Amino acid sequence: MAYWLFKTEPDAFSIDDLANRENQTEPWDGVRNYQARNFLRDDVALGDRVFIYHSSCKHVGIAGVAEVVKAGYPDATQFDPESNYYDPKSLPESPRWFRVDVKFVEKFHKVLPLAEIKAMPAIVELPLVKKGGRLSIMPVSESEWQQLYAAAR
DNA sequence: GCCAACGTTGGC
DNA sequence: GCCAACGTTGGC
Repeated sequence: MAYWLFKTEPDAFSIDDLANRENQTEPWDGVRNYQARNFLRDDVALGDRVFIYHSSCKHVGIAGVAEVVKAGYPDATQFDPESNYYDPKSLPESPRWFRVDVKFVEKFHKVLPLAEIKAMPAIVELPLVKKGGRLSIMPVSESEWQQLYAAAR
């Protein structure tokens, strides 16, 4: 089992929205970055655990945990002209963008703030805290996961 | 709202 | 294939 961190803007989709889906699965779609796409297509696997990170909001940080319930498959929004994520250059026979399905596992009582994550000596390799830090889907090592999880609870 | 970082586009 | 222009991300 591997570990990941997915970013989301809570104004659009938050950990609470995910929690409100009860036991339903949720497609994690709209990812339009090639590096993130490669992770979704090739590496994110059934049963993997995912930190849900809230970005571009008042309390940026890790808000909870989700579980991957379906591995990478083509993101249908790329073929939908009505969608904000429509990509006219992507063809159904060779889809450019992928998504996975997740389900809610846990919401932390308090968001683990980015500032605290940056202050943790063990968290220096995570793309989130490296310069730029714009990657929206990133791998988390087991030791990073354990330290972040412990700090969040 | 500002602005730095950085990915993408497109002319050549 | 280079690289300047442009658009987007995302913390602050």
